[in-house]
Amino acid sequence: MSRRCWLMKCEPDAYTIADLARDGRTSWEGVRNYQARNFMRDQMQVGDGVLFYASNASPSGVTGLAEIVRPGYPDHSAFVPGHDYYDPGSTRDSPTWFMVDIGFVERFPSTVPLDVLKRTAGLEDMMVTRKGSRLSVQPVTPAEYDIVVALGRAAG
DNA sequence: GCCAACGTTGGC
DNA sequence: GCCAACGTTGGC
Repeated sequence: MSRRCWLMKCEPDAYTIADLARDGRTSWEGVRNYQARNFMRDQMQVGDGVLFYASNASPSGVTGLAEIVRPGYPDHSAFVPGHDYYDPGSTRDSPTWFMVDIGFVERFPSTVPLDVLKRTAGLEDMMVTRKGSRLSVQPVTPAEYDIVVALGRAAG
């Protein structure tokens, strides 16, 4: 199977690429969107590349790279009453929500901002560059991934 | 903080 | 199954 690549969004208030660099790896719990859930549960494989995207930031954009270190498994935060991510519809016997673990790969010298992504040739079809795209876990092509990596390493 | 765009919910 | 109302996302 060919290389798979992803873009995963997170608000800096919640978690940043610097946090991931410090922690080494983290679990990606709390995704409550079925399309994103399906990608994590069904398609992500250990070693897949991840563009780490800071949303609601100044500027928003790709701040570094991660990789999948554990494929999809039930999001146990959904089972905990009172937890921010609690969902009574999800049970241990029949979990609704899934998560993956990601590991730190690289922090870019500076953010590759969304407006740069939007005007870079070859990235026209990336979901994140399209107006109104709210999906927090998105597939990207290896070609798109490589272009963003080059932008990230060139920046700074 | 504003608000447009989106996904989900629920009445019918 | 339609679709209006609602809550959330996320750029600005």
